[in-house]
Amino acid sequence: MATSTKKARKSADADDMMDAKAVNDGSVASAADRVSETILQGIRAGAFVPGQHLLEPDLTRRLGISRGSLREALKHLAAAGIVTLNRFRGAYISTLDRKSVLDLLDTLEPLARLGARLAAENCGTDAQRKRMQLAAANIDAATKERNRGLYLDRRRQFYDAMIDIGGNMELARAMPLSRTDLFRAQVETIQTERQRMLHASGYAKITKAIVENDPVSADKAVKKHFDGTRKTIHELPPHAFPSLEI
Amino acid sequence: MATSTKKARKSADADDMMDAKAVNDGSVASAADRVSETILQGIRAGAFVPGQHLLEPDLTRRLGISRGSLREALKHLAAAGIVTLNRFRGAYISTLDRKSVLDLLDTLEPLARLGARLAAENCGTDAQRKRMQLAAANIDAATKERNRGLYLDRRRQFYDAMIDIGGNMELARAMPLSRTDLFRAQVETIQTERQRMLHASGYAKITKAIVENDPVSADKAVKKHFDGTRKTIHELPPHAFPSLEI
DNA sequence: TCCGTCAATATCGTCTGACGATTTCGTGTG
DNA sequence: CACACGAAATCGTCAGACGATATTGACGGA
Repeated sequence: MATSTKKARKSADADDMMDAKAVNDGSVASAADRVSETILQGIRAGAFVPGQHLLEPDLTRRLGISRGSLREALKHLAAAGIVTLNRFRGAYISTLDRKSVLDLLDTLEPLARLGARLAAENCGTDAQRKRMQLAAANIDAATKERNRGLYLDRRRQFYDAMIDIGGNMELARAMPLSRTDLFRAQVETIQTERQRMLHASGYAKITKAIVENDPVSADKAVKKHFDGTRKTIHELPPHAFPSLEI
Repeated sequence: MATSTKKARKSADADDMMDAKAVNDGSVASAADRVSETILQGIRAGAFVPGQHLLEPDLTRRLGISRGSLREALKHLAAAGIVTLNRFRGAYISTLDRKSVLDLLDTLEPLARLGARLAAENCGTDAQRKRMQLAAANIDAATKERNRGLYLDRRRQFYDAMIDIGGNMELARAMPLSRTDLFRAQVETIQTERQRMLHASGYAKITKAIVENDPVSADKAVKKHFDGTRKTIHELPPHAFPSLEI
């Protein structure tokens, strides 16, 4: 819904939001990429909720793109596990049960620890230190503001900064951050205030270790962060993980 | 009462729904998926080499599908880092330089170690043990046969078995196995016989630890395996990593 | 009344054809 | 021989169409 749909066809594409992730030769994002980003953003902001049914005709109208481009985007998101496609029945925002979330954490943790170690080894310039500290401060601010969409955006930016500084671009490809956004969106609304604040404080510790060029501490800080998240997941009530009865 | 009866009817149909869903889940792959698999298989077999130019008209003719479906597949492969798309200039099979390969190994290693640990913890039935041992034996046979395509296929099957037994499906999503196929295809032709045999022997050690339910040894075996691969990469001559053409 | 059968509808997967935008390259001209 | 210009090649996107399948609601019989 974020699109005010001034649009019509052949928009000027002056939409230069400087998507830094583009490893492409500076070309504009494709229509499918814009749709993917819009949907991911919608998930972070709560406009799309897990389990929601996505209709192609509806989305093509609302996003002002053709069915082909939309299908490319949905296919991409399905490959990343963000939506699930059912033949003849449409696309749904994926829902994660408790086991999937814990599995996801087990998978993400070693990658995050590697990313933190590399960032700690590689954080040499003032600009890099500044960037990490700003990212951490931004997360903190969003948490205090209780703005979920903003928090999830800035959490993403934090990881992006960490990976960027670490200098291992394969990590960016492998880390299932979008899928994590999905699970964060699911639990963010029902975890307790204490859990939320505790979680947010973890980023500050990781940042401290990174800017001090202490890979061992950075690794440990990430481990603690994930241990805390696992504890939170175990404490959540069953209704946090909707079982889909299509 | 009315609502109650309605729900009852739905419940009664639950069995049928499950059945239908199960059947549906095993449905045919989409055209785009078939194309992706064909291209990946072609890379493993050597029919497509890194740096090769992929023309849409040519591929649509050879694969017998429409441009739309082909583009879906190429987009998918591009997201996985298998091909790179250049606006107005076509798609190319990606090439990996030495740093990218080492970064890829750094990223894959912790995931492979996690997968091996989980498999070792979870390998409880004879069928599972048999599957792992068969996968390892198959790799060995393909190595001795010097059949590169077969070796890469079976290497993939080995990882699939390990992940399957481990029971963490998020791992399957996150592990950049296809991208590793790419790098394997690049180096497989020029590494020495000793390197090749040494590498193949690693799978046997990993398998042994897994079937003996020894997660610590499994983790160590994977680590050694990756250390060996890194050594091989460092020993390779520069021409193994083509600098970007054009 | 309740249940099974059957047609209408909704939705997806795929194909074909078209148009504009941009790069690449061959050819003609000075 | 250098340079400019136009044709060809190629990609990104769109619109419309067709068949296949699931869902749904109506109809008739026990």
